Amino acid sequence: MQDVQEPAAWGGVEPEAAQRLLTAGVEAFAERGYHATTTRDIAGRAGMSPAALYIHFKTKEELLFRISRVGHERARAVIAAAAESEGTAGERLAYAVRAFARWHAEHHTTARVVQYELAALGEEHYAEIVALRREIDRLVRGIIEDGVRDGEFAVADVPGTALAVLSLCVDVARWFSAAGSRPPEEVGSLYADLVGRMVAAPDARDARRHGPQK
Amino acid sequence: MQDVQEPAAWGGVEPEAAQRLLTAGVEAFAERGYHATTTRDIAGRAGMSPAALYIHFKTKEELLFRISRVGHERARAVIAAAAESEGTAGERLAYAVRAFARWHAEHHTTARVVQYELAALGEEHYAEIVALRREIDRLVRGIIEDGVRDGEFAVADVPGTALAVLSLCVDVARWFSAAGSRPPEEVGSLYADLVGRMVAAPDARDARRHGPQK
DNA sequence: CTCGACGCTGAGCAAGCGCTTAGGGCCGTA
DNA sequence: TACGGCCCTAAGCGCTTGCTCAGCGTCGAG
Repeated sequence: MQDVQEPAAWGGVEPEAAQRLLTAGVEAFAERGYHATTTRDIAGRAGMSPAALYIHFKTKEELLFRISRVGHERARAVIAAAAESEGTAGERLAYAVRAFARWHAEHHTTARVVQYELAALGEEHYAEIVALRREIDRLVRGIIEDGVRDGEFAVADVPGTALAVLSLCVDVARWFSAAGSRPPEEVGSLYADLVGRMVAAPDARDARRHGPQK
Repeated sequence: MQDVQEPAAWGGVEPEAAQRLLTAGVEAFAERGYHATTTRDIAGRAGMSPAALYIHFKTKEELLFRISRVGHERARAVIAAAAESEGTAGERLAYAVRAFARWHAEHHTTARVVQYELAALGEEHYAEIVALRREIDRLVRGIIEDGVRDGEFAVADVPGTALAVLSLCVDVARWFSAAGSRPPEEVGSLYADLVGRMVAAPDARDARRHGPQK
């Protein structure tokens, strides 16, 4: 259980000690879950005493919130880059799925906290996070709507399909493990291909037929 | 937050009080998570004192295990019925996905415990559950392999696709909520269609084009 | 050199946790 | 009526939890 990922993860946050607490929190929450993680465990991983946590964060829940917010903002940025890129709806959707699935694999520890610890947030913090999640949902649905309008996609249930596409990517965080799994970029390519087939109109199929090798 | 589901859910289990504890445990674990649930809460929902729990279950973890095992066995039964049914690989896969996705929607409380509380199990119990999960995986992969062999499916990465199909269905338990969502059978139909398009060989498309009426 | 602010620690508090134990009512059998 | 087994409760034990607080060292500003 090593952590090769998270390169310059929490870049330039506050005093360096707060940064260490954030990464320690991500690791611990991802491994055991929020409620099974003790403040002593987090502080220990960051190399300090339990009391030090409360200098940088008001409560354990606020530490979770800070992790969750930064995580959601990064996830949104990944989708937004795809949605705002040039190209057909098919290209933008492939970009979005490839990048989003890959992000969930590469940063699966952060992603696990982002996707599976929402219930532990306080009411106000939860509301703020939900707003970010709705934006992500809206961006994906927008791409699919574009494709349907252009006749590139044949999708009967747009909201349902958008939900399924996001759901597929999100669940990568659950099953992906750095050790046993295929590399993140492979997950991204596979998922982009699968989603492409899910939405493609029959006549637009030939464009995809020649496959994902580039 | 009512519970219309779970009809004759834990049918004929032990003394009736143990049954009440199991359903109370499912509700509480699904709502708050295993670690955030107290034995007092479970006992309270079942209408008894905290000590009563320990007459029927050795520990809180054993209660979780019993829920998880029964849940996994039911999930496996759903997939097994599809895998062993008559029909083409395409028909069996559609059956499997429709039933499995629908099960995760209909029994989303049980499913949440089944899919998201594995980490709370003890080592031996975890191993027993993992064996059940591998069977489910094997059954789905088997159907897809059949379809590829018959030329009905065009799938480059069979294990990866099987994983994605299961992942898609499993994640229904995360986002589905009885109140706000579409009905479970609609989720099943949508997902069966999406997965069908994911795996179908281009030439077999026409068979699907005219839809699911039999 | 003095001093206040900052980052941190050691010790510990109140609350809540999983779980145990002693005992009480209720049942079918004799 | 007597009795043994089954369910159950009231009380509480030992421990861990999130969090606090008094105090200590370090360091830049005056």
